[in-house]
Amino acid sequence: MKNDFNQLLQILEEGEPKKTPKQAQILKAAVEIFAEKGYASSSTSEIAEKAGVAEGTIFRHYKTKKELLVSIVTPVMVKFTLPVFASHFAEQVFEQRPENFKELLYKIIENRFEFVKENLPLVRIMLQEMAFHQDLQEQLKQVFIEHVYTRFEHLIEYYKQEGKIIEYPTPTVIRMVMTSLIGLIVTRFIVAPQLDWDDEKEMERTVQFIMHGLSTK
Amino acid sequence: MKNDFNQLLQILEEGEPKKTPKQAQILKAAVEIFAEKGYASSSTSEIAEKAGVAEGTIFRHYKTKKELLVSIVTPVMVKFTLPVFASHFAEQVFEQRPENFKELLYKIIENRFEFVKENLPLVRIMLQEMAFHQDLQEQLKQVFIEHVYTRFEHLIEYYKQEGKIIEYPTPTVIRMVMTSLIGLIVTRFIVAPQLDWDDEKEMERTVQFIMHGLSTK
Amino acid sequence: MKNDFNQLLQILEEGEPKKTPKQAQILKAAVEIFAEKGYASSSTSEIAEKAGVAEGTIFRHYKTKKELLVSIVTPVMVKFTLPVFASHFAEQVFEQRPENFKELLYKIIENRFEFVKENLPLVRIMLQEMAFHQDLQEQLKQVFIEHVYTRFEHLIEYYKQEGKIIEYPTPTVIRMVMTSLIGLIVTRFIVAPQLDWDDEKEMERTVQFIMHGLSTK
Amino acid sequence: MKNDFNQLLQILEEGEPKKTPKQAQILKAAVEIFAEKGYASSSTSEIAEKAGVAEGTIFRHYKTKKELLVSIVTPVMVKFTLPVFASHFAEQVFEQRPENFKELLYKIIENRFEFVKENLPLVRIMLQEMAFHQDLQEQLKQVFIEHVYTRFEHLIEYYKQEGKIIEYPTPTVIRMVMTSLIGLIVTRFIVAPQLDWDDEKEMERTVQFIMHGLSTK
DNA sequence: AATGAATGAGCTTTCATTCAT
DNA sequence: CATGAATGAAAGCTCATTCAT
Repeated sequence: MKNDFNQLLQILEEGEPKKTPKQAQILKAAVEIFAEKGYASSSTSEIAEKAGVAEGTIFRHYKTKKELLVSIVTPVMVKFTLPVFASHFAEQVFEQRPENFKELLYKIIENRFEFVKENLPLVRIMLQEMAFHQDLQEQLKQVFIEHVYTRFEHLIEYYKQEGKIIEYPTPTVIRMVMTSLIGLIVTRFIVAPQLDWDDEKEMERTVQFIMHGLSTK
Repeated sequence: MKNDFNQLLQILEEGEPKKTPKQAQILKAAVEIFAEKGYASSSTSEIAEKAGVAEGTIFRHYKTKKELLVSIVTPVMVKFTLPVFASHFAEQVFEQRPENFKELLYKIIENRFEFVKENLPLVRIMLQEMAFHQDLQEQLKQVFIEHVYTRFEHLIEYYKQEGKIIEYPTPTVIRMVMTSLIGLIVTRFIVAPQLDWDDEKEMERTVQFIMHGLSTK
Repeated sequence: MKNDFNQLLQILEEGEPKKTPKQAQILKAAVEIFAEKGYASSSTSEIAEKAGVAEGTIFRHYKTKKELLVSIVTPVMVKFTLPVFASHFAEQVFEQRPENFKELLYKIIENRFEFVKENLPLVRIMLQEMAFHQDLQEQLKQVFIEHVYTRFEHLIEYYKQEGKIIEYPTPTVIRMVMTSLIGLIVTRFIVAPQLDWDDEKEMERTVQFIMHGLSTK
Repeated sequence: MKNDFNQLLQILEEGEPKKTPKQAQILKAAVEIFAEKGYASSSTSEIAEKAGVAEGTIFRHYKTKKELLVSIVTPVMVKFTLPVFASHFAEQVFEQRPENFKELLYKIIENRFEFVKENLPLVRIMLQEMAFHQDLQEQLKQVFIEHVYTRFEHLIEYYKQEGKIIEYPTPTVIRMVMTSLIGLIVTRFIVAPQLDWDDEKEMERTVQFIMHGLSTK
């Protein structure tokens, strides 16, 4: 548990100014509580209590409750979105404009799947709060377009040119791929986590489904 | 606007005891506000003001704020879920065990697409609040399993037997279909409503994508 | 039950304008609820519900909630206080300036005891609300002084003169007598009604106790 | 006034965790207001205003309004009930099984009389609210039986055996004694405090009244 | 006469935020 | 840095009372 959380929290720490222990406790508590009941229904006093710090301490580190949320969601958004094409493998593949669309897809799915598995509360918060906070939406849109969409676009267009995939508009293709990927993840971890999943197989089938769905024949 | 909303509210009225005008105003205001800022961040005083009634009036009609939410979400859940296989066409198709999986799929998508288009705020609320209210989750699960899942299951199994679709586990197939359907709708109306959509075409392509994705060859 | 209550309510009706059935239901419900939770903690809506009438109906008969209370307490005060010396026997006794102080005492105690037994909720309300409503206090004081105290005073002074009772100040004697009488009643019906009481005996002993207590010896 | 109240509040403080100044102000204000208008008719906002604190401050110290009441009433009940036989004198007397019932009685009356005189608002609240709060009733019953009733019982039985007092059932004797004691106090401080009382004399007479009332001859 | 929907003031309680220690 | 008492605005909810029907 502790290990899990340390790992979970690492993602919030990389690249940012070192957190004091108190700050780490606050973040940990906030993540758990926000994930469970949502930002708006969570109280700073509850977070303080779970974190084992005084209420004032929270506001010493985060000017407002909202800032605490943002300081949780922003890095998750980045870490969730940015590495889609950033794995060693993917970069390699991408640079070679490979035949290997299927393999790229598999890598991406596996990759993001693992990420969500290990950071579920953080991803929950991101998904849930996106609905209510315009600023978070803008942020995600920006990161997404800059780091994912453009590369994806090029890739899809390349494959279309090569006749490897069907001649739908690129945004449509991207939507279909992402929809299937996110659909798998959301069903697996949020809608029906209690079911008995064969993760490996489901990922394979999903890739297969997408490949067939986009095939030219 | 007024017309739109009257239409939107009809769905909340069918089969339930007649609403007084004030009650209708309250529902309308609550739907707008809940959709915009979420249940937890909406205040009853704001709803009352927008509805043009006294705050006490809300509590004369709905014992608690939560009851107001439930009285909005429950009928939406039912109206969103139940008619999936309940269109004239679908029933007919379903009873004939038709070759026509594709056409059934198209009807379903078109059907639900229209529904969301006309009831977007209601659907938004349903999606957003499902995350935080276990009781709503249970409710949906029940409606879904009873009215959608079982029929869907039979249908898929029939097509698999006939060799019309690939031999994935039935739940996997259902997940892929629903994921693509809901993915389209969410992208269209929630993630990127500002884009220039050719709805007809996108629906056709989505059906195509599913059909190919599930094809045995 | 019904019989009991009809009896109980008679006392509220004598000498007043005829009550409609609705009004009787309201009074009955109000008495039960006021007795149980106190005037301030009882709501008119609860009374209306228990009475089986609309909330508005209460205010058609009683301008305010307070008026409803007063219309219950005033007659009780009168009926509780006034007949102390008003029994046939007592009047007779009193007019004859009898030797028979003891018998008078017994009659009074027996008399008031029965009254409380049959009108407990009403007496409860009177006792409880007296504490908070100055106007009720004034009312009781007036009735008490006019109908009880003065007569009592004369009686006591007569017996003192005759050497039948000890030479305490008259108010002191009255206090002792009333204290013992009310002490019995309150203990019997309010403090420890669940005990196994031999009412007859306790009344006799209480009279005995007072007589000895006041004896010149 | 301030002095009086400091004294009055001491009784609430002994043995409990130190109160902050604000908390003391809250208690003081609550006692005054509860005593005057009753718990149910007092508002926390009124208490806050009189105490010169923000309304929120009340709820920082007492989770609910009811808890504020209990934190006032409980210590009063204990301090009012427990020391009945706990004075130096009384203990001494009680241990010696003294001839001296009369003197014991006098000490008790004097003792409790002083207590009420110095803590009138607190005693008022206790008496008034006992009627509406079952939990308080239970509490008092327990304290009373454990610390007063049993000892009283033994004492009375001893005197009856010695032929010093009349052969009434012990509970009856206790009722008569307590009734006369409480009757004096209630008349003196609550029913008719405006009269010109000779406290010393009234206490003596009351003891005399009880002694004669219980005498065997 | 009776209803019950509507009111709005006021209730208890919560909560993000501040600040003296 | 950390605390936690204090704040006061705002929350959800209740309630006595009014009034059109």
